[in-house]
Amino acid sequence: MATIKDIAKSAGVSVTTVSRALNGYSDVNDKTRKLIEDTAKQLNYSPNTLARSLVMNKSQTIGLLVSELNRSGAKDMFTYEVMCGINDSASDVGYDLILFSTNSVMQKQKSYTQLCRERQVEGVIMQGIKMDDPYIKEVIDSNIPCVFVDVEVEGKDVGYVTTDNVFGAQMAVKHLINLGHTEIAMVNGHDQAHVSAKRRKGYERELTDAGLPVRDTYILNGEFLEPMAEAAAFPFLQAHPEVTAVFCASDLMALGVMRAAKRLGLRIPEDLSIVGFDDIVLSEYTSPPLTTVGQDKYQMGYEAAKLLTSILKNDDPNQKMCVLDNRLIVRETTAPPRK
Amino acid sequence: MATIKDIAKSAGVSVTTVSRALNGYSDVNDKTRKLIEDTAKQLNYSPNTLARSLVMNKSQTIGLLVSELNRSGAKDMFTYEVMCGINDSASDVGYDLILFSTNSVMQKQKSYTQLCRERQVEGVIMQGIKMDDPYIKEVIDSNIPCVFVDVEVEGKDVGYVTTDNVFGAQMAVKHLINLGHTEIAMVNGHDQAHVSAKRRKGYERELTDAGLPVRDTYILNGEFLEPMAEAAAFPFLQAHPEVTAVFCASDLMALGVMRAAKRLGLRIPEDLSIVGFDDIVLSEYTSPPLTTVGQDKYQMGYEAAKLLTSILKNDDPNQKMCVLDNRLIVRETTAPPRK
DNA sequence: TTGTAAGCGTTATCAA
DNA sequence: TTGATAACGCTTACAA
Repeated sequence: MATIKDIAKSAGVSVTTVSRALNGYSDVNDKTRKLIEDTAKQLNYSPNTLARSLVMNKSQTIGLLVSELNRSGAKDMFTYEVMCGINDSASDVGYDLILFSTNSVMQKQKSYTQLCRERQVEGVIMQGIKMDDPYIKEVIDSNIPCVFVDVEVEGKDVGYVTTDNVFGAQMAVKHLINLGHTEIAMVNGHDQAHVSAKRRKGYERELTDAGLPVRDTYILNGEFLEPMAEAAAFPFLQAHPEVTAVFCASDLMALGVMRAAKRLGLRIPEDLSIVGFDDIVLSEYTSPPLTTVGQDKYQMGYEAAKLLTSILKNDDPNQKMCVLDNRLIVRETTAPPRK
Repeated sequence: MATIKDIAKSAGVSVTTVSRALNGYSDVNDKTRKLIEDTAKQLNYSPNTLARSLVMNKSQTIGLLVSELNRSGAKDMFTYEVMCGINDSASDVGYDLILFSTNSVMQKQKSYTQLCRERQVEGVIMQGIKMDDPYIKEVIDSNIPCVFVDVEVEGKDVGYVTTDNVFGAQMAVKHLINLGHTEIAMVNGHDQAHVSAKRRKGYERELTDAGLPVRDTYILNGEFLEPMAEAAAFPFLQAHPEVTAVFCASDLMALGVMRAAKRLGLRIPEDLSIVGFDDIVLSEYTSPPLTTVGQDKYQMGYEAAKLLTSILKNDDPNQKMCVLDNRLIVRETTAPPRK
């Protein structure tokens, strides 16, 4: 592998000149530059970013920390789509992405800060992380710039990207109320997710605004998992025939509720209306197709990387968060209640 | 950020000793080691892998080159699941992953070799790349170890992981023949995919083995895309009512054919049997659920990274490829033909 | 068992 | 406009 030394020797100039010529500095003679560029090409030179990063103390790398990057994520594609957005945005501004995957085992061995500093990443994007994850505290304490996806944490050089979860939930519930439903249950995700609290808040607020009672017994825990949602919904729906609609905090859980309803012989949407959240790819393909609150996952990723790079450049010190819109997508799992 | 120099100074020893102590060399006094480890902890030291890589000329990094890492991949989840496998396998052996995403624009600016050398990756895994992609030739020419997913290329330090596509296709077609079908069409992917040729070969071989004719007009091109498959299948099925079964080279294309069939008023599987390939998440959720040839995508990724690291360690110079099994998953899109 | 010194491939400071 | 030289944080002969 050719280095600038080789070029310098071959071109008969000093390494300093080579470095400056190749980096486009103005204080180098056109003829010299031409000569250097030619020999560089001839020697098939590529710069060594490791060495450059070392001396400049800038790695042009963003760490991507995905908690439990694993197959279970395959179903909702959330992680993947966000990642695509991050990737596009990062490469737009010349950053490379390094993938840290962590699980609780590794986490015990290596702290967040260690992970980042070892690889000298300039900043990190964290995704799929639970509110009680020890990494979060570390991030606040460390001074490594970081952007969270769907966790509302703020601090010096720490920001987040999310969608308006309260509003999204309100839209979903309002849609059901407008159809005439009054007995509306909710299947929520686990408490360790920021979005759970938000979506519940939207659910409760909308009920209250419509003058409907909020009943704790109507709120089930589906852990964001399809089978857990099914397991929770089955006995509930059996015990509560008065319930005509269910709002689910994720599409995956909505699938579980659909399964439970089918096992109980309930027709969707005639006997039971269901609304999900996320608009995962699957939701278009279920039968019937799922009404849901759509989030632009790609854009979330794109904005996350954009926010991080702007923090890195210290563009706008006040811009520490990004709340995107979401929208109601009415498909075929919702209809007026049967009376 | 503390460096070994800081530790050396603070502990009153030389940097050499610090380096050796921290790296577990045996030729260092237990007491000294203890002292060094303590001060390292106290100073909250993390090693700088950049510096280490530079001097050792080993980056402990694998490049992940995904052609067009984008939203269109969201539907089949193929890329994502393979990535999960790669990630797990790589972290098992202490490698980090750096994500190169390329599109044809960037590719013009930067060659494969440049990309790799700049970031000093030790090896690369290439995924989603077409047979006519210029990067492939570059790989062969460069001497950077590389493993392809689903492209059968071999060379010095170059290998691949795939599943037995010919056999998979044969299973699919045999299943249809066993059900009693004789007029079996195929919707294939584009010619730039290695797997297209293989799956076609399996299709033709199985027909021939069963004494059935192979008709070129029965082989359509769906470009691996759902809408293209639908567009190709619609007029074909209309013009060929004698066809009672279709084998598709991907599940996504099978979805397209199902759409076309529905538009033509054909019932699945009564009027038309359909078999896909891949076993994507969606295939379980279509109505009816899709019969398909399942590939373990996670395992493909896992084996790819394992193969690459074994090439890097020069474990077994003859082990340059890995062909995994696939299996027929019979769901509800296949049935005996109506007579 | 420990330390000195050179070197990895860059960039940056300063003087020429 | 150019070139010595030091520095980035680390590993590794080699010497002590």
